[in-house]
Amino acid sequence: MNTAINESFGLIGNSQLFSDIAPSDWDEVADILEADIKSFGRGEYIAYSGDRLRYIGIVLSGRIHIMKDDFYGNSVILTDLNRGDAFGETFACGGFELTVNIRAEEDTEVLRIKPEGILKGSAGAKNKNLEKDCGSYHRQELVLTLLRNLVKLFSSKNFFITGRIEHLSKKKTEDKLLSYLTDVERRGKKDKNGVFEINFNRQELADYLAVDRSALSSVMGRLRKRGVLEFKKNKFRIIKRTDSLKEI
Amino acid sequence: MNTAINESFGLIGNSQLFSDIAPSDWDEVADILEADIKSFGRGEYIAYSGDRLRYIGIVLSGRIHIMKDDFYGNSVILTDLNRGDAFGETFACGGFELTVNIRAEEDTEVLRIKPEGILKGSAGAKNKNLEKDCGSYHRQELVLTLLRNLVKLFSSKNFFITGRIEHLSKKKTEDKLLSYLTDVERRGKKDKNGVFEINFNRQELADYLAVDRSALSSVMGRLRKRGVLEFKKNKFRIIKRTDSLKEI
DNA sequence: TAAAGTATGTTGCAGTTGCAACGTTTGAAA
DNA sequence: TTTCAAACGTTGCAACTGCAACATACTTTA
Repeated sequence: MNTAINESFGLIGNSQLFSDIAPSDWDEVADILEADIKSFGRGEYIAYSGDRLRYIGIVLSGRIHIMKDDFYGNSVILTDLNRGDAFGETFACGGFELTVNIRAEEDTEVLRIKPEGILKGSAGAKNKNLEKDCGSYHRQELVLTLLRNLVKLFSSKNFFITGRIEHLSKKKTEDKLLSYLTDVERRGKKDKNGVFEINFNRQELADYLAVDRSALSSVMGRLRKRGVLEFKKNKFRIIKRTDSLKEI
Repeated sequence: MNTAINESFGLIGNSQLFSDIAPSDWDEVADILEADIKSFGRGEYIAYSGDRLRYIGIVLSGRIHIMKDDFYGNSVILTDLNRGDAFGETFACGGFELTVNIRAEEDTEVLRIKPEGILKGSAGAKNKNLEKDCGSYHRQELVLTLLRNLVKLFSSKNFFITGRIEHLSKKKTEDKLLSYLTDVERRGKKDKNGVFEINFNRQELADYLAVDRSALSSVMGRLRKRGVLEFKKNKFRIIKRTDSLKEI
């Protein structure tokens, strides 16, 4: 039994990928998925565009950005990942070359699992190592559960990305920003005053919304003046307006 | 045996979702997935934002747009679907309410399949209808294959969407357009002269890239003048430039 | 073929954004 | 505390976009 990996399952055991799996099965699951743990330093690239990624990563601690950088040095943040979030599943399961860069924004620990064992084969009698690969009924059940969890993970991811497209497809910076903030406000936890936090600093926020940082700043200033938005650093509050009522 | 559904499997049998499944198994698969076929007229809405979609759709014929419409009547085309393409998997498998509208752009036939049968349970002995649900070893194998195919479908979809984000995240219309066209050129089939076709008219293309139609038109005109792009209606040719060499 | 409808291109203008440069605040290190 | 660097805000300008209105093709239908 691998203590470190078992610990990590404990950390993110409530993650989508391992739901409905009993702690007593963690060892076997770790075996099926060839799980291991790797650490990355702040600013270190976990993988580059063009690489073949053979594992799905799960953030145990720290923070990761999936980003796309072009010739000119412009970079766009595609996803911001924090503890419990998974990444790379698209490439690991689809066999595509990476089209993005993956970078640790802080010192980061990643649980790496290979989906190959549950995606490939077990074509019954054809397999020599029948006992291990085709395995017991129990193992079969585990594979089924993992596959189902993987499908749910993909669904959530896709759902999230669809929201991302929605923000990006607004034409004006102001709309992009409000679309994003409203989304974070709805999903995340806010205090009793309606104040919530985002994970980005200004430059990152601009890269996420694909706009210029200074332009974003001035748009934010305008929104503050108009009384639509309050913010200080990365804490925000959206002021709900009831214009239509006020006008009556 | 349902002839229509079997025929449809023949039509899109090479689709990702049904790969590695023998024609002799189609009937059983159709049963597992509760497959049926439904037709929609041109312009008809297949589902609205807010609906619960319980099936995955596969386009047998015709054409479908997944779109997001806001208050002001602005609409953004998220995806353009043609024969063989699947849709709705995110919502059907994730249990989310639809956040998009789905509309038939032409007379369209859709194969509908419910993923519930392969996502839910079969918790062995707990199930009363053991013979049917837990089923034979063969049925178990089919479920496994379908799940794996579903994962691959999600991977491809995600990969595709990532590209979509890349286009949208360009700041200028010109870059959005070229990013999109280059992508289509690479994926799709072009003739010996490098001419390829897109599925959109101008308004649709503008809605896809989230820009104004007339602004798009004028940008296209400029690109033509500059000799970067040739086009007529929905046929395009990108002229590869070797500026750096010419300047020497 | 005529007529109506649809798709595409063009133009002018007001408003927004990208970009570069500079000023201010903040927080960590010396 | 002082110093320094990074983050954030501001400003000015050139360029781009959204938008509305109109002009020109191309299709479809009667």
